[in-house]
Amino acid sequence: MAVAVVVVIFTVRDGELSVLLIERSAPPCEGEWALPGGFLRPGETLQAAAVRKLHEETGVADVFLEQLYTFDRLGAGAAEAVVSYFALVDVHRTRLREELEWRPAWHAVRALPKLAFENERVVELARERLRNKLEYTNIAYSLLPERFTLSELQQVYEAILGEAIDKRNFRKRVVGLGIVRETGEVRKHGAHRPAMLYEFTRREPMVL
Amino acid sequence: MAVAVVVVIFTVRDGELSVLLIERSAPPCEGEWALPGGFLRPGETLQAAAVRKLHEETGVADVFLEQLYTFDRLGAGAAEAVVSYFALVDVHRTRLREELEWRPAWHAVRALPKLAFENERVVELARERLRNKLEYTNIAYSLLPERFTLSELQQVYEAILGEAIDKRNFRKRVVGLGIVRETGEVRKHGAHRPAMLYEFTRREPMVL
DNA sequence: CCAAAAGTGTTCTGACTACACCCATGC
DNA sequence: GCATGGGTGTAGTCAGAACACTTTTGG
Repeated sequence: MAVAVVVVIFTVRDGELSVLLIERSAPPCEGEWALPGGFLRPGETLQAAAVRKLHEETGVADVFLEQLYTFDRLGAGAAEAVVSYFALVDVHRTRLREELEWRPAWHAVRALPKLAFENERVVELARERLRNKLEYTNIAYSLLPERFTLSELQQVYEAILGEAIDKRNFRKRVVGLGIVRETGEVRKHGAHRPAMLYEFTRREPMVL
Repeated sequence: MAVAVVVVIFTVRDGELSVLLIERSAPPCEGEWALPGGFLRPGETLQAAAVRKLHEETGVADVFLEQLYTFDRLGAGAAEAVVSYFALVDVHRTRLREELEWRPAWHAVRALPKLAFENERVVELARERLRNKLEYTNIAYSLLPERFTLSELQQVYEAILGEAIDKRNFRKRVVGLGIVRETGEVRKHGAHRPAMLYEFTRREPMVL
């Protein structure tokens, strides 16, 4: 009996909130998908194990990562307790492992495959927490590159909240509360009017 | 290495937010105070262990109890992971154990003794969470008897939040949001005007 | 000239704050 | 009659929601 860690790694790809899953290449639950996770190494901290897993699967570090909940008996698994974390990453900064065994892949949260070890519960809880924290913190900073347009940010919010947001109100809120600020620059898209680029006032967790 | 559970049990006594501590009667940290807790029994669930601890120390069951956070290396202790819970009880329903060894006692949060195993961190976190949840849930239901006056409820809120609240605004909020409702009854105090008795609309956790 | 996305202001409503006086009771 | 706590209403402010049109650009 020991302690295990799992990480719910979210990103927004093509306007879809997605989560990183690993295809299991050995029993138990061979062939099913599961959240990245594993047992603590000797002497390793919980947080350190979560950071390690996140880095192993996506190559990223220094992103939003927070403890979520501690489960026991997850899928009658081998672990006495499973400490879950959730993380937010910018999909463009990630580099997934390419092996065919234990292959990681992004899955839209709206269409998850069958998961091993009751991982649905973990994902669902993480998703709720994400929706809540999005409303009163700046955690979205971890989902976008340094500079982005307000439309891009809004798309991220809409993907996570699952509903359309009014452009003007969104701007007022996100700028007014000091979540983001204008950089001087603009970006020229293809066939569109150039757009002002914004940046987060702080690229670390803060409560508003 | 194993998993341990600790429970931060809050109550409000004499207008002071207080927490239940146990005086340690054996090493390590003999003579210091610590939160009630211990290792999981074989086959026992985390939640079940927390419920058990709560019941052992206070005799109460069926109160608000929620997982708080999972620590590791708490005080360089023996546990690989320490899963903390926090609970709210009505002090008048509790019956503390009377033994002199491992004696439990209420301590005002504003004047804690030195705690073992870095339990200060746990208490502080629980306190923050309590303050936050008080604002947007009905968790106070667990701190008062079935029927109570609005003044009593307000005193509980003030003790937890640490600041005075306007009587009229408090009434509007707590009745208006449907946290409590009037019973028909009044209570006659000593030398005062009789007071309307209220009850919580639900004596279980709900988000407002 | 048309399609696509960027940008912009006002009005309304509901929630929260601040604030002061009268009432019923027991002593 | 007075001390104690119970009970009540109003005005101001602020945040959030609803809502439509104009501009720039590339093709």
